[in-house]
Amino acid sequence: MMEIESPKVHPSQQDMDLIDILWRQDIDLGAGREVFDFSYRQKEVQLQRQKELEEEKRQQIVREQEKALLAQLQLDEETGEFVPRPTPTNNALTQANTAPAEITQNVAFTEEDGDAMSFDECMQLLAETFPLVEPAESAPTCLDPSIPPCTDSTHLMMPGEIPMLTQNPLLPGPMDQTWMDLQHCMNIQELLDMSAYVNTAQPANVQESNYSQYLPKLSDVTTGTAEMCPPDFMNTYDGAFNNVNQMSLKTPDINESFGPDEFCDMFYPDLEAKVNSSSLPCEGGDTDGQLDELPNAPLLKPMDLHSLSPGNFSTEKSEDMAEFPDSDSGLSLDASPKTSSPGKSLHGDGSVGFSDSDMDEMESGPGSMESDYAEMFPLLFQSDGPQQSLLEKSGITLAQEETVEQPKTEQAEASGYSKPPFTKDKQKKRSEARLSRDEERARALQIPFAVDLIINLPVDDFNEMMAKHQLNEAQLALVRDIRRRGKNKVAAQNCRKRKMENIMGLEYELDSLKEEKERLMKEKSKNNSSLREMKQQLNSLYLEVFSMLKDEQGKPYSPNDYSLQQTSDGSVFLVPRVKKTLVKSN
DNA sequence: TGGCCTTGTCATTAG
DNA sequence: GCCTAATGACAAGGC
Repeated sequence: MMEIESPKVHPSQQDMDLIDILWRQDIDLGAGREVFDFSYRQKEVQLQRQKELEEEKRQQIVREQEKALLAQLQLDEETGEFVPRPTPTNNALTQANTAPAEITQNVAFTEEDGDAMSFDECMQLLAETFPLVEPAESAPTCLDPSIPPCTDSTHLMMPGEIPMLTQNPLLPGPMDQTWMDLQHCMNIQELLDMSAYVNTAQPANVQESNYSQYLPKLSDVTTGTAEMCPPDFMNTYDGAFNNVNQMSLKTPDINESFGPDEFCDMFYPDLEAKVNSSSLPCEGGDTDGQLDELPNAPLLKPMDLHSLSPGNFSTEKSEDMAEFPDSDSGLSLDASPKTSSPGKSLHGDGSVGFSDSDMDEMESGPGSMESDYAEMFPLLFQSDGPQQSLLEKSGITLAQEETVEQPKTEQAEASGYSKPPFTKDKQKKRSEARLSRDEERARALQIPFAVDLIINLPVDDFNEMMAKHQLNEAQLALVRDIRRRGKNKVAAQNCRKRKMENIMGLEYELDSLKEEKERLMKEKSKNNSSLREMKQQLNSLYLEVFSMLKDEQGKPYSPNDYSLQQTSDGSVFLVPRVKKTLVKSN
């Protein structure tokens, strides 16, 4: 075989056939074709090196992203949670929004790519550096073929001539990149022309602002979404990116006929559809200003909360109810076999302390929870009604819950903390159903917080949040129940996980103890055999020494009559056995 | 249909 | 005394 492959650089077909035959013969020996193919091996090595280089680059990018995000977070030593680090800049994103003329460059780009490269050079470099980038991922997101595909490295390749719209250098990595990609994928020139509602980051700002309002300590600080999220959110970046891509698919509407109404249709379809209020941002001409106001709209004012509380019903609300009949919320409710307790007084002044057990009984009634709640709080079940829209406008409850819920499931998969030890898909669905049950309850009582927030907020923040909002007793009881259940659920999961780890540890320990026992038994038998052998050797040596000893007549001493004894100083004496026994008997 | 597994919840206890 | 975590026990739901 060496003769075949070594001398010829380009083997003929005949040689290749011969190689094939020999290779097939060698298959039985477990040898692969590549063992004999020098060029194949070379290609293999080159491919492997290329893969390693790409992997290193990928890991470096991931490390940089993590570093950037972790720089925005700080570890709470008491709770072990990562909390956003307060930034000194106040509402930096909003500043960028309100002053679109101040177009900021991507700091990372300008710093890293000090040598200004032309667009074509960048594209060429991109193509050379990432030849394996799948166009299918990015191509649909880019409507304009002149715009390069959206990849993770796009921000690095962004030509310096193209200004980054509303790019805030203080934004943390993933979200920053996401919006950069979004802006990049959309027709930038079109957006430049539409300075009135140019800020595509506005919807994110809406959500972020709403979310940040639930963190009172941080409410005065403009924070990016990534700042508000635990490190696990890093793992959800891909999902967020996909969402952004989906959003960017809608850009034809923008390009074709993009007006304030279309803009609102795109980002606030529910608001447009459900609320007939002139105060909505879509209604007015100055969309930009209203959009700016939207995220800054306060969380439910005490008055709003009061009007939403179960104890404050009015007859005119029933008209609203007729106008907005119950609609399927799409949330699954567990049908519990329990029967409702007729003894419970469900009605009254609305401030009855509904513990969760009450809730269970209520929801498990023959008419289902929703109907029971509808009886108790007819207004509150207008899930698609104006109140809902009002809440959406305020960024409370469902819209916000969904935004929190979306990364949560992905987060749960990525983080060890919330991932149940024995997760299966259908059981996950069940747990989600359970969670949605709490969400349903929270919605029924118009709890203005997301369930996740209720559960995961640190104690101080939770108390502060509760203090900031006037909740009636039923709401307070439900919120505490949700928090207790959520905490206990996590505790139970941790407990079971720990128990399983203990069991596995004990099994491992048992195995190693068995192995050690086996080893010691082997060692013992080995020592026994060795001892036996030494005894035999000693005995034969003893006899040999005895045979060499002679008396005055040259006769050998009998081992039966004499024995050899050694004193402490090492001297050896020949002691007569009889005499010895006589001495002993004396 | 019964058994097993997983998960959520409640009650209790300890820190 | 309150809060929280840990944990045993029980029930529900899926397979």
